[in-house]
Amino acid sequence: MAGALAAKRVALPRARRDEDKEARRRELLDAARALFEATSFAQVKMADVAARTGLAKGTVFLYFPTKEALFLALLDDLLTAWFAKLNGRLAEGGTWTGHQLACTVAQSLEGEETFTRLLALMQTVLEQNVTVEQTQAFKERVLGAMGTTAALLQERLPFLTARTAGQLITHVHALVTGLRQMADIAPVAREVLTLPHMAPLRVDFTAELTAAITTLLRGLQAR
Amino acid sequence: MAGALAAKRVALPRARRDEDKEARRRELLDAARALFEATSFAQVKMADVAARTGLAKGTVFLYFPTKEALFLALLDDLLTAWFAKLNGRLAEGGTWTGHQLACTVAQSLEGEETFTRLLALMQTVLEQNVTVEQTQAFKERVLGAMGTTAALLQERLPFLTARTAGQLITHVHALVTGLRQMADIAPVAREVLTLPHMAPLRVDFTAELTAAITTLLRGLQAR
DNA sequence: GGAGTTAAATGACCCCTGGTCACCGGTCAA
DNA sequence: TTGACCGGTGACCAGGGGTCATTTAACTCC
Repeated sequence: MAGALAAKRVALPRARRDEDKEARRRELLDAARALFEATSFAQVKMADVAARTGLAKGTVFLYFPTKEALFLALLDDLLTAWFAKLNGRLAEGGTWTGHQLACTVAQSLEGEETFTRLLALMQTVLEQNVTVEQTQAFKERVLGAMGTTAALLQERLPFLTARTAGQLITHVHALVTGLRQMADIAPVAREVLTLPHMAPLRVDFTAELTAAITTLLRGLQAR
Repeated sequence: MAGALAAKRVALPRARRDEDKEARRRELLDAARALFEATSFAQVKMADVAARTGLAKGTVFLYFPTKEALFLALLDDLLTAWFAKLNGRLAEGGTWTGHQLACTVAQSLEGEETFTRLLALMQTVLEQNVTVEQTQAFKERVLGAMGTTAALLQERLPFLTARTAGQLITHVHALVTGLRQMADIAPVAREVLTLPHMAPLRVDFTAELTAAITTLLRGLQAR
């Protein structure tokens, strides 16, 4: 008679068709995103994600095998969307200055904190508890988008070679990850950084990213 | 009679003098470090740290209030040591080229993976569950070392201003954090990156860091 | 529209790990 | 000798990720 006194409630209609399942998957991703935006990866509980969509905790695990898989899927979506946005902007116009490109990249990341925060968690946290398949699918997508971006970069900035364009992307990725972490700090640290003499440790994500990319490009052009 | 059947064992002599406590603190840090080097932050268990030093789990919490505090203390040590090493090297010689500096910085980080891995965890993980006091003490130390480094940078590279030297440190910090994460990946991801066409996603920490810093400095000089 | 079948959803349960605390006992000053 | 102090202990607790036997909605076929 184990578990015989199960409560009687089925809140939501069952997702039987593939499109319904996909919709439910989306709901879960949206819930995870909203909770993550308000707190942090560690603070988001799978039970909360479930509650927010009106489902039971166990149901979440029907759609995502682990918490990390859920958030990696979220990152996957956000990354695809961001690359599409960036590549769209890179497609316009003829030849650009390095500073123009830096501004374009930095601007494309405005309001994309969720994306960059997750990006910073990718290797450290998200890929720790995930299947090979999901990791590969994710990286395959990154690779594709990166290829397009590299090609567009060479169009806009003729002084870039295939090699330097690829390197640039790597370095910008590193900068985005690193600067996001420095700018997006824990409440305790934020309190400490309020002190006047701590000013040198305060980081403005957009400003620093723009500056760094501009400098990198000037360096590449001066070669 | 709660907990009345406590086992009878006192493995290690008690640390009564301050220096003994300090030594025990060091042992705990060393144990944490060894375990972290073999695995990851999430995989290191406080019980393991205790076992490795021959202490009971509860004892660890007499020395460090939380797991994060333990690792932040470890980072504090490693960071101080690394800055000392770097500043020592920066003190030699007259005027350098940007490439020389880049090589010096990158070389000073060779074999310091533990340091850079922890650095990458700092804002995301370590400062999440730590007292204001510890955070402030840590940042105070960073600030001091950074000041010295900025001054030395301006000596070696005369084209740097106080402002650009500070910015350079920020950008290098971001690059170190970001590149370490990209280079030091989870086993699952490593497996995926073995595939030939994944080559563009493989990152050589030292090589990329050297390249990025060199480019940054060329950009600053070309201003 | 009733019987049978499939599989989505449930939630009690398991387990692991960070963190607590009442108790133990070695040491040393009085 | 003794009693207070305090470092150390480990059983215990809390809470969150993940499992699975069971329930039952929804669809199929007659």
